[in-house]
Amino acid sequence: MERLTRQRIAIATVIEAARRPLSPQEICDAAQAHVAGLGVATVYRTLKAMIAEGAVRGVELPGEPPRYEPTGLGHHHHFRCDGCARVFDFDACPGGLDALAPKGFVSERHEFVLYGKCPECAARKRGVGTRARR
Amino acid sequence: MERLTRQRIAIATVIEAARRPLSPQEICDAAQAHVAGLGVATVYRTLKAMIAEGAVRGVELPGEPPRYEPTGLGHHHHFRCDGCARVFDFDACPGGLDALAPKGFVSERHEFVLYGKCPECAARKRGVGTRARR
DNA sequence: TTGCAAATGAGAATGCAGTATCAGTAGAAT
DNA sequence: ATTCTACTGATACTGCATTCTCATTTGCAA
Repeated sequence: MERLTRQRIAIATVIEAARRPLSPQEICDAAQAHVAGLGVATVYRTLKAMIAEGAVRGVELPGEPPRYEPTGLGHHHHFRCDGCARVFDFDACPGGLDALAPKGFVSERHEFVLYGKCPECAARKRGVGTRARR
Repeated sequence: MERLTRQRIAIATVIEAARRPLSPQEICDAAQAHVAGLGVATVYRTLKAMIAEGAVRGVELPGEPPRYEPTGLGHHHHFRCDGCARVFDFDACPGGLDALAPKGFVSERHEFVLYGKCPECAARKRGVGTRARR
């Protein structure tokens, strides 16, 4: 990342502005609003550089490719919406999780993911569609 | 799964006997002790059938392909060893995790994974992992 | 036994996320 | 403005986990 290009500004802006981890494809789509024609290869290249710099980190969820978010957000966990597949941050974390490891196991860190419906999808499920409930 | 073959018995036995979720490759390796030459294609085919029957379920961990374990083990979580990459079950689960979701979010389930060293690898300290992969 | 469809094993094929290639583009130092 | 060269976009390619193909084997019912 030696030169400051429109593409890199767009990508950094998108990641910073999102309040949630974004997939490379989400980043690409959003960045194209700033720079038309921006390609995925550039997104991957730039992500790699930003991770090496320590500005961005990958967020792995079970069964899907990584998403990316700015570093320095503090300890938090993620909520994945079953409706729209978007992932959101939340700060709550019950303490003492690492102490749950069985005897003999040494736990150093933990991942914790909630699954369900985000506010939008929770509302949409009830309000839209042909299945009027009675 | 209409016919009871040596291969299928071997695979079912291996999954049942393990106290932890196994990757398809681990299952294949272990089953070959029962039936020499058993191939991965058979493992995948049999897993698919066993999942359809409800006898086995997939366990997804962040950033890696699924492992498989018998159904009916009750609610539990997983510990992944950084040393040997094996995954173990443990029953402990702090209650109320789903209540940690931010306002407006509806949490229906959660995944929770501990990372660290299993007893063997903790004892081996800095030794190189000699265990089977995954 | 026999017969036959289900099951198997080996390897080719697929799907997909991510990476490399390369000719053309465009920062930025001069 | 010129020049150098890092950067870009399109696309081919890689690596992998998983699935398909097909000739052969094998449960198992008759």
